Amino acid sequence: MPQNEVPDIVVARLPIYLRVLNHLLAEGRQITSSQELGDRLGISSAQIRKDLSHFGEFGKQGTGYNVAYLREQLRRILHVDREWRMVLIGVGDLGQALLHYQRFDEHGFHIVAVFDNDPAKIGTVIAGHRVHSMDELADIVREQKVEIGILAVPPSAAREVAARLIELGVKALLNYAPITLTVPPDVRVQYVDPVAQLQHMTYYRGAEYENGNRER
Amino acid sequence: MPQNEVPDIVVARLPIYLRVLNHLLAEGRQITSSQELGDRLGISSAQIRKDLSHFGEFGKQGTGYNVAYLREQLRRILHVDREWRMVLIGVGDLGQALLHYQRFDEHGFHIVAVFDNDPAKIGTVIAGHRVHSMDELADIVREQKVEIGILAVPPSAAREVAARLIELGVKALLNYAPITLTVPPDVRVQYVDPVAQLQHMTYYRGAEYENGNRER
DNA sequence: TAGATTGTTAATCGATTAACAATC
DNA sequence: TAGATTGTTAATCGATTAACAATC
Repeated sequence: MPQNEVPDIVVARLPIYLRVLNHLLAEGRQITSSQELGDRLGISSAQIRKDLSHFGEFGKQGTGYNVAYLREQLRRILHVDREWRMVLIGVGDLGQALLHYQRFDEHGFHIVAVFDNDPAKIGTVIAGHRVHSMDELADIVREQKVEIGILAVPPSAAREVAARLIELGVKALLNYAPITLTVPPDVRVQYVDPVAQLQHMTYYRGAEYENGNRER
Repeated sequence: MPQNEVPDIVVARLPIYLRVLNHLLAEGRQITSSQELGDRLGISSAQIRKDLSHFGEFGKQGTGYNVAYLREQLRRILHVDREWRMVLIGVGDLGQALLHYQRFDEHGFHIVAVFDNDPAKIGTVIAGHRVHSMDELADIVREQKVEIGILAVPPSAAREVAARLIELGVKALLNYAPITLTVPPDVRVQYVDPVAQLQHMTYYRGAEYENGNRER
């Protein structure tokens, strides 16, 4: 069980493995194999075994993996066997949608306070959350022991908001603003940019338009 | 200008390059360099030059890149120099949020029709879009020449909906359902799963809780 | 025991980086 | 010309895959 410097790309796959294990558990399955997991995910069984081997030995030769056990181990490794407290900055359309997004709570990620800099919004209640002034950010982050920030602000404001959160000790940011943030090495940022994902896909399409022979 | 088999990971970076070029253009910049682009994105200048070299020669030695020109080239390469027509399947909280998401339209990605299987929603108008029955999917996809599908349905429905879209010739899917889709090789899927992204980040945090010495 | 599947090693494959000639 | 930066090559680095001994 080395656990020294696991490649980030391996870590990125663990949540996907966990998701499949949750499904298998819901289906009442007791045992699975690297082959089955790989088939469900479209990756090789070797990769799954190799990935898991960074963290320990979780299976039995000849048998495979106990679904519930492996799930618990992955939850422990990812630190999702506890609750996480988040703040949401920005309560525009996107922010409001995130307030309604049930999957956060279902997975132990709780929005404990929401903020905006629009005086017309401050003090109003949206989806059960009172909107706070940015002036209250420092106090609330400290009092509520917030560890994750969700940025749903316009791109022009994202850098400044990120800097303030980082200053307050928040070391994990889920950034919906279409902008690259420069952060210290101990701060993690994950980017959600569906437009970039669409543009990634259109690279592979559209060629048929260039020469007229569009095939369906 | 080979363009044969550009690595997918290179293609994934092009939308990010395009985003920075848009910002530079908005700032009124005429010329940039691989160094500057790399600094803004936190990647090496060598990687940017190597990535671009897959598609041609866009710069001038000693000078750098013309911002407007390189932007146009990337738009052409990614096929985002034209409009794209999309359908949205699923008009729950998430689907409604996507209907309000302005960045899609701003970048030429247009939702031309929305669908749901809930009789209570069908026929109503949400954010200016009339909600269609799934029975109308085939006709509308064909008539409107839809090429991209956005899946905002519950995980239990995602596979079936994806299969129907693929059957109708839709070869690009933006999937918000937390489930892995198995698709033919000519179909592209991009996954949006913020919970998985949060779980990716919590791997790197939380250790301080395990031994009590939480540092801020 | 025979069959199956893990964990791990070694080989392969692919991506990133460093360095520099070319050249604007 | 001198200085700067590209495009590209070669070296390095890292990830994936194949194969198989270990073992349940």
